[in-house]
Amino acid sequence: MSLPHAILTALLEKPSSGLELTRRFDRSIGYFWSATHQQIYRELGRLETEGLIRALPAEQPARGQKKSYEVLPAGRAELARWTAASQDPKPQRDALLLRLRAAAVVGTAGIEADLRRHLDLHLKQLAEYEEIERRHFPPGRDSPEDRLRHLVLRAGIDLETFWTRWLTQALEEFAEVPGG
Amino acid sequence: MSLPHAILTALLEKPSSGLELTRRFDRSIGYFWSATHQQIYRELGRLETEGLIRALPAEQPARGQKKSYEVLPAGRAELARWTAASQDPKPQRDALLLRLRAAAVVGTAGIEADLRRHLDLHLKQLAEYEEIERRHFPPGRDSPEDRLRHLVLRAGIDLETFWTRWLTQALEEFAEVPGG
DNA sequence: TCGCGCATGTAATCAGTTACATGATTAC
DNA sequence: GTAATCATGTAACTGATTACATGCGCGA
Repeated sequence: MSLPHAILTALLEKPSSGLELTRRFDRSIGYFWSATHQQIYRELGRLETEGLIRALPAEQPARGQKKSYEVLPAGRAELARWTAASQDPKPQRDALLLRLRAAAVVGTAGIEADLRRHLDLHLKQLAEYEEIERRHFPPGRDSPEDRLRHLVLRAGIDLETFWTRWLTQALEEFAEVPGG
Repeated sequence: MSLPHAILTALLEKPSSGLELTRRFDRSIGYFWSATHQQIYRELGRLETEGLIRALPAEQPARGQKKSYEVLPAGRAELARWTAASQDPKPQRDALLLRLRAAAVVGTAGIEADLRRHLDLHLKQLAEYEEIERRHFPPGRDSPEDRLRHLVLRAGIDLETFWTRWLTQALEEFAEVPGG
């Protein structure tokens, strides 16, 4: 039950249409809560019928017309409620770790190339995060809201750093015992 | 499409009944691929009809009777195929990071207590992983299979270490700006 | 014999993914 | 005018979660 709250957050930061939201999810909020445009349109419809958001008035007839939404007071209240509510962490799910565990049983043939590919993807993501940090959070004092956003970005940077290190270490293991 | 492969891995390590699998998921494989007993029973049924596993012969009539499964050659082959196949990393989903991002907009009231609770949970999990490392992987040379399993455990330890550090840092931010 | 825990399941629901459909606008 | 792209959506499916159902064995 987090997608509606991700959308509310994005809309509070800036009222947007469905496609604009989709693009912004690809760039920022989606780094830790991804969503496709289908999910977003469906959820925008729900949030509107629930009275948490509304379409900005600008006479939109039907398909093919942009439709921007803004958050209503009830939506802001719901987001504040959800943010403050206690939530248990979701149980982990990581297919790559599972595959290594399986490889311990059925052999490591073929897995090394994919580890390299993953390492490459994580290095790219890390570089992207660090670029965002340079652009958005230059050295000096962040504003209170920016301190929280910076903290979230640091989590992303540190996680990607972990993965690149761990994958490098894993590949070294393979180098030592060729063929598994 | 990873649950069946998690089950195949667990069954190859040791043939088990549904409930035994559920317990083992709680302790080991479930650390990075959790599953409830309902999921496991359903999946055992599918795997059996697909001919990847079979019930160990021991005349089990119906409900209330233990039923153990073992992996058939086709199951081992499918697991090896899946392990070697290239897979894209799943997009991230982390509700806690999303909540902090929301808190930057609607305020941080009430979130601090839950951050402390999460920190506590991660500290406990970290201690559990380190205990497993002491018991299962004492200093010295791991066997080839154990080196992979140890690597997976190290990922768990490093991830929990990251979260405890990050949450500690986040709580320090709150201490500096009380009330958000 | 009655309740409790063990063990195996069924059913309903919900969130996320994939594939497809349709109108409007712009570039050639 | 027609192809590409923008923008909004529908439908079907898959996987995960939650709630409930059933039978067995054991101890008080």
